[in-house]
This record gives sequence, C-alpha cells and structure tokens, in this order.
Amino acid sequence: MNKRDAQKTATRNKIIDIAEKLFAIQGIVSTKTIDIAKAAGVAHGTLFSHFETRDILVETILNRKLEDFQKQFLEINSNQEFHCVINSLLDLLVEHEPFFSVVFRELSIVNQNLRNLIVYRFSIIELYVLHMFENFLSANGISTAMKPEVIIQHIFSLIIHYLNFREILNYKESIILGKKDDLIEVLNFMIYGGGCNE
Amino acid sequence: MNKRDAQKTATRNKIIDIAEKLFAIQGIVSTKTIDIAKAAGVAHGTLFSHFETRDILVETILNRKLEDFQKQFLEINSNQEFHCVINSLLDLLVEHEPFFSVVFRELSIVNQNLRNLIVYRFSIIELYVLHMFENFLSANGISTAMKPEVIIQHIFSLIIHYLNFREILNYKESIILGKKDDLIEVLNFMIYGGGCNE
DNA sequence: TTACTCATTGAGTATGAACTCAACGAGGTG
DNA sequence: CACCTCGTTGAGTTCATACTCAATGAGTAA
Repeated sequence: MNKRDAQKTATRNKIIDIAEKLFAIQGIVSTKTIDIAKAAGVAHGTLFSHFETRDILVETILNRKLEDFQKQFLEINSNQEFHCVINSLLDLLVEHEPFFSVVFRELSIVNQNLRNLIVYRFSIIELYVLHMFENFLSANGISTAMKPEVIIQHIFSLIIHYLNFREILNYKESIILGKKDDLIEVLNFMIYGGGCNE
Repeated sequence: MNKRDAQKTATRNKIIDIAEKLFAIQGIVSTKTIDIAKAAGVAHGTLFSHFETRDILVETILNRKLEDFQKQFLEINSNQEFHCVINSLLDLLVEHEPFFSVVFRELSIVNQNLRNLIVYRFSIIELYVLHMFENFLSANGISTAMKPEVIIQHIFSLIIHYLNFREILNYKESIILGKKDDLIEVLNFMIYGGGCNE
C-alpha cells in the first residue's frame, strides 16, 4: 500500500475509533458529525468523503462492534460448561458495557436497519446460550418448572433492561457487575427451584 | 367563566388531548409542534401562546397522564388482595399501553426533568406493590427464597422491558397481555418455589 | 355604539446540524 | 522536473423545526 492509501486508511480508522468512543461516552444521537471530526482531528468534510452519510458511519461502527462481540463470545465459549458460558457472557458485557448500554438505550431512535442488526446479533447469542442450557439440563437430568426458552428469554430481558437503565439507575461503574449475583441467583432458582430439588 | 376564557380553555385542552394521542401513536420525539397544531386545528403560534416551549407541553401531558394513572391504580386497589393488585396493575397498563410503551422507549431521549418525573411516579407504584406483597407474605406465613424487594423489582423490570420492546418484538396488540401469564407464572414461582412449598 | 382587550393567526426568524464543493497541496507517475 | 491524481479542507448551502410577533377580529365593558 502506498503512502496515500495508508494515510486514507489511517484517517478512516481514526474516525471510526474516535466515533465509537464518543458514542459510548455521549450516546449515539447526541454525538454530532462535527464532534467526531474535531475529536479525530480532521475536517468536517473529510468525514463525508469516507462515509456518505452519518447513518452509514453509525452502521459501520455498530456492525464492527457487534461482530467483534459475537466472535469474542463464541471463541471463549466453545466447549464450556453452561455456568461458565453465562459467566463469560456477563464478563464480556461488563467489558463493553458503556457501548452496549448506549446501544440499548437508543435502540428505539436509530433507524430500522440498525435496530434489526442489533436485535439479530443478540438473538444469535441468545440462541447459542439456550442451546448450551438445554444441553446442560439434559446432561444433568434436570427438568425445570418453566420452559428452558422462557428462562433464557427472561435472563436476556433482564440483562437488556439493566443495560438500558444503567444511567437512570445511576450506576457509575458496571450495572451488570452490580446485578450479576442477582441474575445468577434468579437463574439458579429457576433451574433448581427454591432449594428443594437439590 | 366568560366566552373568551371558555374558548381559551377549550383550545388548550384540545392541544393537550391531540398531543397525547399523537405521542402514543408516533412517539414523542417524532411528533413535531406543527403536527400537533394541524391535528388540533389551530395555528402553529397558538400552541406557543398556551405552552412557552415544546418541553413544557410534553411535561404537562406526561404529568397529567402519570398522575391519572397513579390515581386510577390507587383507587382500584385500596383494600385489595395482592394478586388482584398485580392483576389490575397489568390491566391498567394494557389500557394505557401505547402511551407508556412510547414513554419507556423514549425515556433516554427526553430531558432529565421528565425522566425523573416518570421514574419517580413508577417507583411510587412499585413501592405500593411491594408493601402489598409484604403484607400478603406475612398474612399467609410465606417466606420467599429471594428477598421480597428483589422479586418486585424483578417483575417491574420485566414489565418495563416489555413496554420498551413492544415495537421491536412486533406486538400489534398488547405485549403486556401477551406476557401476562408468563409474568404471573414467574411471580408465583418466586413466591411458592417449584411447586414444593404449596 | 365605541373603544379596548386578548386569543388567534401564519408568514417570518433563528438555530443547529447534516451535507457539498471548489480550492489546495502532498504524493504519485512519466 | 512537469503534470496529474486524489485525499483533505472548511466556508457555505440546505433543510428541518422550534419559536416570534405584528396584524386581525371576536368578545367585553362603558
């Protein structure tokens, strides 16, 4: 790659990286294109020579982040025991929490495409977790009072709700970390019941 | 009241009523002041002679709606058994679902004041439900595996999550109605355990 | 009836933010 | 070196939308 192309790629990456950081800090909607350009140290117009529209920039970043997240999650969890899968999912969410907190908070504002993208990626992860859960149940001969998919949906609903309410519930640090024990307790309760099956 | 004042009050009420309906249908953010004025059949400027700013109009409507909701809820539920309280809360939410679905979906976009208002009103209802729950538990000599406040928080988290995700999960009708049985099942499970305490 | 009040009107203004484009100059090419 | 290419620049344009204000005329009071 020649110097010019290298420079172009560097600029593009700088814009993406800075924008991702700003999104996680200020939210996607309130981060303006001029903010991104200034923070990246490029002219406002440069941004539009790399990304036709603001929406395309947002989509690029979300795509990259969600892909990374999913890949990381699946890499960690190949051949893991179910409780480790849940644990590492929560740990991974803690790591990326500022970004995903914003994503779920602003889910209803971004356009339909982006919304589908986000929901799709998370549903893949949910399905994977459900699959691991069902394996775990049958391997240990456990039959739960509620349907397995209801239990997993339930846990995911709570996780997404906590991410969504992180700011409102005023968690300076990680809300997932703060709620982790509760989540695990609820999950175990749903698996083993009120301590009478185990 | 003279004719002029009556007219003024009528105009004000028309604006509020129409705006509330539009908010429930289109969302708060995407409903523009000009839309409200047109739908109410008044000039754009009239709106601002009744409400200094758009935010004040939104606040007025949210205030009224939340107050009504809380009042209705408390009226229905004085001297009720706990399961009736939960039932009538869910029924009341079904009735006002389009509006509250929008409210929770856009919670992160409205300004801090409005957000506090909404969270405050719902926390009062949550506290009331918790109070009824604790009475119910002690009256029946039930001790739950999880703390009562964790259980109630849990149920409220799910309710708010469902309202928030109503559109995304593509419920044309009521999502609260659709999830009601699940919610009651989870609640009973948390009270009575996996069928072994009762 | 006459003079005043004030709710209503809607074209006009202000503002903010996405997006454009002609000019520039470093980098590549013959 | 001379010329061309193209990534970058930032002042300017466009557009949406909240908000203004002078004019209007129905309602009120003497």
